[in-house]
Amino acid sequence: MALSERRARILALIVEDYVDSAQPIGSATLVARHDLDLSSATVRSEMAALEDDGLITHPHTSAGRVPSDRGYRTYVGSLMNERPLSSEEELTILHQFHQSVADLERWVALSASVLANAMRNAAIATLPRPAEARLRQLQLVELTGERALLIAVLNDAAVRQQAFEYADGLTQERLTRLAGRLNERLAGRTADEIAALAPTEGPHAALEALVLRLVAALVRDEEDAAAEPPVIEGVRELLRQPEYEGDSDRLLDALEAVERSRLRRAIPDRPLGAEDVAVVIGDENADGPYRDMSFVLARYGPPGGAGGVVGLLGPTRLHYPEAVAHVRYVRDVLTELTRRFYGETGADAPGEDR
Amino acid sequence: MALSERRARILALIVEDYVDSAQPIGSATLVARHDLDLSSATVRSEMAALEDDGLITHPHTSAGRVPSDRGYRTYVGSLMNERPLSSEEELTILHQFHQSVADLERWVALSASVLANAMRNAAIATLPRPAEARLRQLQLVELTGERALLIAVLNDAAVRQQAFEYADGLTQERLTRLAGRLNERLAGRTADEIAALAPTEGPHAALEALVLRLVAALVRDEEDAAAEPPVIEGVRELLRQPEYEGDSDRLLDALEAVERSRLRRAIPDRPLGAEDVAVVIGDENADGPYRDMSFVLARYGPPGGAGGVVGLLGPTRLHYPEAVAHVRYVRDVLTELTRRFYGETGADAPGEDR
DNA sequence: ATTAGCACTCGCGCGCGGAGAGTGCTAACA
DNA sequence: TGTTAGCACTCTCCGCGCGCGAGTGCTAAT
Repeated sequence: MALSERRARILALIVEDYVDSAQPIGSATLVARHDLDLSSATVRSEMAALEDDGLITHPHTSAGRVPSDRGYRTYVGSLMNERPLSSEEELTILHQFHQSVADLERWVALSASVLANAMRNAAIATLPRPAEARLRQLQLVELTGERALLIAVLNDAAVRQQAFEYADGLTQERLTRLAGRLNERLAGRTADEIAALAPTEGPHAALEALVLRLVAALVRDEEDAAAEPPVIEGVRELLRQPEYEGDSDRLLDALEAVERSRLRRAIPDRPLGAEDVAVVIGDENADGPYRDMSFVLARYGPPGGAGGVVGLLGPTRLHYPEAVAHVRYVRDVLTELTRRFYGETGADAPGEDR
Repeated sequence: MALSERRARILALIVEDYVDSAQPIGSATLVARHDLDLSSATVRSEMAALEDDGLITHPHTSAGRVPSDRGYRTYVGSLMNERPLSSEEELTILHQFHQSVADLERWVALSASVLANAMRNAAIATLPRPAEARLRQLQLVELTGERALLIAVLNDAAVRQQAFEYADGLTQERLTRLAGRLNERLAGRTADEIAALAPTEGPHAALEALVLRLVAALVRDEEDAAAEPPVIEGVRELLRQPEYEGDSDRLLDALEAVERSRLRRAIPDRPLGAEDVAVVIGDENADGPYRDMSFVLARYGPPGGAGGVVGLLGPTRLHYPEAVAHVRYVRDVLTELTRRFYGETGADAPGEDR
């Protein structure tokens, strides 16, 4: 069912006009707006054909045409012209990163914020997760004599903490010594390796076993990409889109969709391998609230190394070419920042004695 | 302008009925619903008087009465019956805390969540801030040879981190030794005290100076209550309130109001000393988006010690007695948890050598 | 001081009708 | 055979008028 060139052109125009105007597109308007060398009648018959193919629809009989999800898919898959960012646009974005403090978490949030502003839609980003989580170093701090804090630094430079109680006389010296001993044994190890270790015999065996269990859990959590929900920015931009105007019900649905815990579950399912930028359109989404929205997502981070996901979330009526270009560029920036943050090696942070 | 008892009673009934129904209250309905020994005409003349006093208004001529902000204020200030929670209600709440892991951050979020659910409105809570931030312990972790991580544990058991770059050969040994030396000098000190220290002379003076600066900044940030925006829960509950039904504009305004960065600025202004539970109604709020909403806030945490704010945010049409009771109870629970978390002393965490 | 009675006001929902946009079909045309 | 002009038809949107009902404010009687 390859589209004739003319038909494809018309579909593309419908998509683009509709994305701009949020109004159903009629045959006459289309001809007028683009100076087509066709009569509106001809366009109408092409439209009828496109509708037979399921690429566009009517809201009702006497309304113009609106792209269907499949229509958007065809457009994104083969019709749209990718539009790389101009160097001004790139500079504007870069500028914002340079203004920010050198902190990965900040950068991730900033990425979402930049995307949201540029596209006037919501944008999401997850914190980077290592491909493989290893302990770098741990520390124990006494809090109250029977309460202490375990702090673990992971190979991705993330710091995780966990308070715990231990009835039997915790002093800082004892904890410091234990931390020292454990650091020698545990540095560079994965959760499974740590979990497999037995505590050394002696008066501190019980405490050591407790700490080992906690450390293993912390390291394991770190690998779990779903542990931390993504940040989301630009919710208000999204909700100001005309699809939600005056429709409180849809607006509340969308609000449900942008809930972080829900996004956490919605995102990692996406097919995000090494491939470039993934676009998930409307009913291609499995989860209900997203079935009339689109994601434009990309994985950032050096290949095989620590990484996360950054991208856009909007109504299916998205400026896909711009969206893809922006997501790609922000992804590249973020990848570069991640790489620099973790050191110059491509893979996990270096310097571990494995 | 002391209200006659009857007039006060009528005001209270209007407030309560309106809070329940979200509908303007007419004189006849009021009489019927409460079996008043008055005719609707009498009630009408009392209503007219209340309106003269600015305690109630009409939306329009032939509609019932609605409490004004001042009306709510009078109600909250002297008319309402405080309704302590039943022990079942208390148990339901306590139960949720016991189900959660023993983590202060989780508890704070849970408090907001519990309040939001109970009152079907939004609820906020800030992480506890110490009255006075002191460094408990710091740690330095090498990341890449010219990049390291500074981790500081504060007296309130908070863990803060900051990555930094230092061109000149960072090794873990060197960092560990430096951390050890600094811990001896810095433990228990405030930001100002740390900032005033000079680095010890020697080959590491530059690095040490850098770390001192970073530590001082971290400790100072910790005292700044505005540093971390409050968590907010129940936004959707709030937006489902009838005031926003079908009114997308107000809904978007409310959405602006619940933005965390905005809340951060809106909250600490509240008069939250030792006093019990503060209620801020409608136009008593300075900031625009909150002028048709009410806060019910309380400070939690042991007196003089680490503490934060927990409370409700809703339309002015709030069940104030229930709201106050719930906020008070959750505050008490959270205070107790905070106290237990930091140790049994009332004030800042103990055990520092000052 | 309270109440019954009553005229009046105003928002809300509903049905109606016309305007406008757009379609689908048909017949003529290149 | 593909394209086009013409045309009837459909459907939404919007403004209008109207009656209903809730509720008020006033007045006069108790």
